[in-house]
Amino acid sequence: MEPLSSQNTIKYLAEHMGLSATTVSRVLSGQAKRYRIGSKTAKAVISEAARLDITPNKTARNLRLQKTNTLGLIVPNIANPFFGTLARHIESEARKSNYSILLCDSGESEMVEVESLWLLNSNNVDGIIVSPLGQTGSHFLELYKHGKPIVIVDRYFPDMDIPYVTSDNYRAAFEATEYLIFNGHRIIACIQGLPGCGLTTDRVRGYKEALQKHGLSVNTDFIVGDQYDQQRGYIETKLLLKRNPRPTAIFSLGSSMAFGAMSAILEEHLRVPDDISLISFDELQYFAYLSTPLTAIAQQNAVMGEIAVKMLLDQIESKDTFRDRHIMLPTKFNIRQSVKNISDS
Amino acid sequence: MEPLSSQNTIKYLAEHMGLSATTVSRVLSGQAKRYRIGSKTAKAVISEAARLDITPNKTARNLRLQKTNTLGLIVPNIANPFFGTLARHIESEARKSNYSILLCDSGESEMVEVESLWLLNSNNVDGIIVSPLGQTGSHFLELYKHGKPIVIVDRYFPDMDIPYVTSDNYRAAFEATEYLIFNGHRIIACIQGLPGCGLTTDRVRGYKEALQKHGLSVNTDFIVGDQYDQQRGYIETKLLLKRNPRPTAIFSLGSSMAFGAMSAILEEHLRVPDDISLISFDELQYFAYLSTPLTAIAQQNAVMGEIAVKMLLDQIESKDTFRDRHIMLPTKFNIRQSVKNISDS
DNA sequence: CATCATTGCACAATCGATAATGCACAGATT
DNA sequence: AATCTGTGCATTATCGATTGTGCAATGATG
Repeated sequence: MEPLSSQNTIKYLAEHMGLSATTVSRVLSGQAKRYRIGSKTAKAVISEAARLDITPNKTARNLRLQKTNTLGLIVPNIANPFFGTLARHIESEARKSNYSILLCDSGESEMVEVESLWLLNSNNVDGIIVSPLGQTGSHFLELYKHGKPIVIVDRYFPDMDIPYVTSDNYRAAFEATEYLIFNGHRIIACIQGLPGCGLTTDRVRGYKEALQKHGLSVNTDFIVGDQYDQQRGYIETKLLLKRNPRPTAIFSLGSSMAFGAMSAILEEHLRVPDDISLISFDELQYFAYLSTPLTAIAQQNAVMGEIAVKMLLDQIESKDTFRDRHIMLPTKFNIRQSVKNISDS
Repeated sequence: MEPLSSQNTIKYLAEHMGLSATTVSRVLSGQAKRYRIGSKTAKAVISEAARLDITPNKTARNLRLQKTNTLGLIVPNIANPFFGTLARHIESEARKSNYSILLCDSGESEMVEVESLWLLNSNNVDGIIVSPLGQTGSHFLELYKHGKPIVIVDRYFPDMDIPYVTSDNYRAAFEATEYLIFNGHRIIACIQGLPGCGLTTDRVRGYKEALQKHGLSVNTDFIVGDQYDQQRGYIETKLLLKRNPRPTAIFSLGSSMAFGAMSAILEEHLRVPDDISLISFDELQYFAYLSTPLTAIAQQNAVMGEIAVKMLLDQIESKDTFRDRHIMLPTKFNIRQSVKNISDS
């Protein structure tokens, strides 16, 4: 077979048909009428291009047009279904507008995140969607101020001008905590993720204010953890279970941590919800099938992905149709069986 | 702030320093000595480039070098942790060799898959890793024969020349089936995925030959299903549970289908493993935490991803160091509690 | 028959980086 | 002084597609 080389250029097609590359280009880009290309010529070009499977070289096109029709996506861990789902909807939404996705997995490492950011930038992506890791987003801000369209999803920076889409973390945490209180819980531990990032701050604030609203004191000893991962959840739960008094409920601010919590609880031969109640922020598909179906806060990550793309394209095409570029989506509280009502005890 | 426009070209840097773009290009690509650029000049270029944050435009570079340092990845569903994990390791392995990943989610649609393939090709990716959907891979073969490096992962085409990495599906299915037989099961249903694709064929063959080895007849009525998704697993299980005689065990050839099976079993108020045993091909992180920890066949998808990248780069760089370009990885059989020993009954 | 508008397409420059080639100039050699 | 060898860099063409402009040929008009 013939190699896919310079035989596939519109220049080749042009020579082959006795036309100029200009004409072919204009026909294939649908500008035939605008440039008064005869309709016989146009049709002939189209059919020959299809027959020989010739399509304009995207790299050359990108260079000339200063546009790549590519969006960069940086997520902490694509193997995490939360980000997987997000990525999936971002990809399909982008595809609708003829954009492709350049994927970077920051691997929960801020160094890799920064590196990825510059990588995407030097690849001339038209815009970047990022779910950042850390407390600081100065590298994003720098790029953004230089004019590169960016949208932040999930974790965000409240004091930063960059557009973002996230859940209404405060309200969700508030409601979940209230639910625990309504079920008679008084000592409620909170396993937080990375402190200092907007996401965590909002969730912890929701937790605290729910306690305060119901006259319960906030004991910061019961706000533990510092990382959104399974191991942190495991370790902190191990420690929490040794406390005296022991909390009657644990509110995990992330599903990975909830996972770690579950294995710690199991190891201590305790049971959910008989010995301890558990609620998870974030929900995974299988939560309903766990040994104790887990009560959880579900985020609309599909919607989040679509909105992120729309906001990004809005920036790229300079339409600026969004009045508010900081979007918070409502969450859904899925009550299952991991919380016990201990009001009577 | 200044926009990231033509100020960031090496041409600008060259004029700014009173040099030619050629010289700057050679210095920045580490070819200073080869082209006898003076060391003072070289150092000055490097430091100025760093100061002004100027880096060669990748698009122009790609055009000139006819190479994009980008690999295309097509998966059926990136939200599925199996593919998420695969993607993650592909990305990090590719990154080590300075390649980026252009992600396509075929959404379990063969039309989208074909479209994605041409999209990646027209984007001039240097190679493609694909986990195909269907029985036919003619579109891959066509591209491959035209010289585009391709590696197939997970699902594959046995009669096709394209390199692939997959698990030893036959052996894994054989062992799992034997395990059921050793536990006294005689009527073992098999929920298959898409029939006809190499993956399914191998797994079903393993299932059948294990039965035959132990003198059990293969009843094709108990080989059901036609799609690797949750709904198929649910529907087929619903039907299986109405059969007379009812199977005492179900071997699901995919985790999504196992998932559907679990929900069907739950709905019928039956229990795993007391009423029916269950084994899943593919394993997910949370299987150990399910109401009945699920016995499953774990694939080495991390390794699979790394090998896929290595085989692809091998093709791209025309090293051809692989003697055998069809790789089958061993699996791990994780025995938990979803299979009951009914030998005595 | 001369002028003019219209149709149909090509020329040349451009996007930014790279590679083959070539040309000055310094110092060394005879 | 004339030639030679190296050093240090610039000139120019190229990758493939796109765009403003321009130039023929055709038919219409007076």
